Amino acid sequence: MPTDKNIEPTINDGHASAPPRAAKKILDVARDLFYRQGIRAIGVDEIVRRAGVTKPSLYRSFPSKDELAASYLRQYDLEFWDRFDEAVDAHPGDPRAQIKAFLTRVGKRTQMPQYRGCGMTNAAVEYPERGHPARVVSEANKQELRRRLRAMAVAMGAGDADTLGDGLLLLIEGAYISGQLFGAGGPAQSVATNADLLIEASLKK
Amino acid sequence: MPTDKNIEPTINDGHASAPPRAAKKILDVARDLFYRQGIRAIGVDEIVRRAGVTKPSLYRSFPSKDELAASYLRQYDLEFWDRFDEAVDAHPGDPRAQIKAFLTRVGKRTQMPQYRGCGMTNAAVEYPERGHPARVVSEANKQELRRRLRAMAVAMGAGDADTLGDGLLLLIEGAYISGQLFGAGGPAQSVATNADLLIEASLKK
DNA sequence: TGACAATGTTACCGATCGGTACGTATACAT
DNA sequence: ATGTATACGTACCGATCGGTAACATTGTCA
Repeated sequence: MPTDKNIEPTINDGHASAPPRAAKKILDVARDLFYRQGIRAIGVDEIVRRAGVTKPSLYRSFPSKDELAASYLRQYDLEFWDRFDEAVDAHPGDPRAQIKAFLTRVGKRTQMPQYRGCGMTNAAVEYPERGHPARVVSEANKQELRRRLRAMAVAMGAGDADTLGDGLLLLIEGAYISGQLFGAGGPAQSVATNADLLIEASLKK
Repeated sequence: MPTDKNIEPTINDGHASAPPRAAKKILDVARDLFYRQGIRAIGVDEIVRRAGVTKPSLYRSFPSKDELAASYLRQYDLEFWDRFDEAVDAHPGDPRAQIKAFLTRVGKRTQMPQYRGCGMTNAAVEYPERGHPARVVSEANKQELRRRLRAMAVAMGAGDADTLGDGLLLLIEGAYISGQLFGAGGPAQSVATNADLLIEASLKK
């Protein structure tokens, strides 16, 4: 008889239905572990153990570990665009200020004690194989980010908008990686400053 | 009786000695597989199989898989600085040209069909745990790269040399990641152009 | 209350993980 | 020829990998 009963203070909101309770716990735990330790580093056994469920519960909600990883990344994708659009919406019609706002926040996030980089980028590094479910989500996210950055570069009136958009993407990816490589005090703290310098230089052409 | 005898056309150079022959084959194979597929993705069994040796041979030359990975990265480190210094030596006393030369080559490398990013960066992503043998080598390499880039920024006479040096590092890391994320035609192809723009902007301050 | 579907659990699968105990083959000096 | 050291191979270890079959429990409706 297990001593830890399933407390969980009525996550069952008002109305009935409410799909799998276990699925949410699993995804929550997986998201945390996958992000902090890496997807390959975490086994399904540890996920279900920390989630307080068992393995078949996982495999009824997710067809495989790879698909669970993809689900984690799809959620990451939503949260990413929330953060991105938040910076965009804060400065309507001013793409340069939008970039600056977004990158200022990125710069701060990368300095936080247990920052572990971009979940998308990390997943692509862990799964170089084309077509892997996790990688597919990651690549789609990056393609869209590139598209939007280039569009913003156009809106800024850059001479070579594609180059500027790509340059911003390089700085952003560099910040993600440097954040987890150097920790606080690393190069990522200057990402907003460098981006603005690059924008300035690109507009004068 | 195995049919494949140990041919190996006299890798035994002139003088005697020549420590374990197996160790070299193992490291060669490990380097290729670790780089292309990732360290966690490759098991020691596959390494010894492709190297045509057996597991005890691996563990007589390397204390553990983690240390084998560290050895792979130490070799990667040497080759990296060879490439870096090659660009530096090609333009004595002209740090801006040195950077441009190095990044032009990086930009080209990232466009190659089976480019898989920087082995150092990838290893750090795969092993976020502090103190892991592979991560130790990776972090040391990045710290040194940062130091040299900042020194070059000073030599260029940048107003804020540390910021420029870090900005260049961000672009470089971004190129490594983008190269494997987007493949040919990705943002990494513009790394040299963007770096020069950033340098230009940083010198005018 | 009874039926049904959704969710939970126990116990297990073959494959592979990193790593090792122990015997064998080969090279060289005497 | 024979001793000795060193490099290599056979066979195996327990643990963990991702995944599943069969069964028990629960909640929700009529």
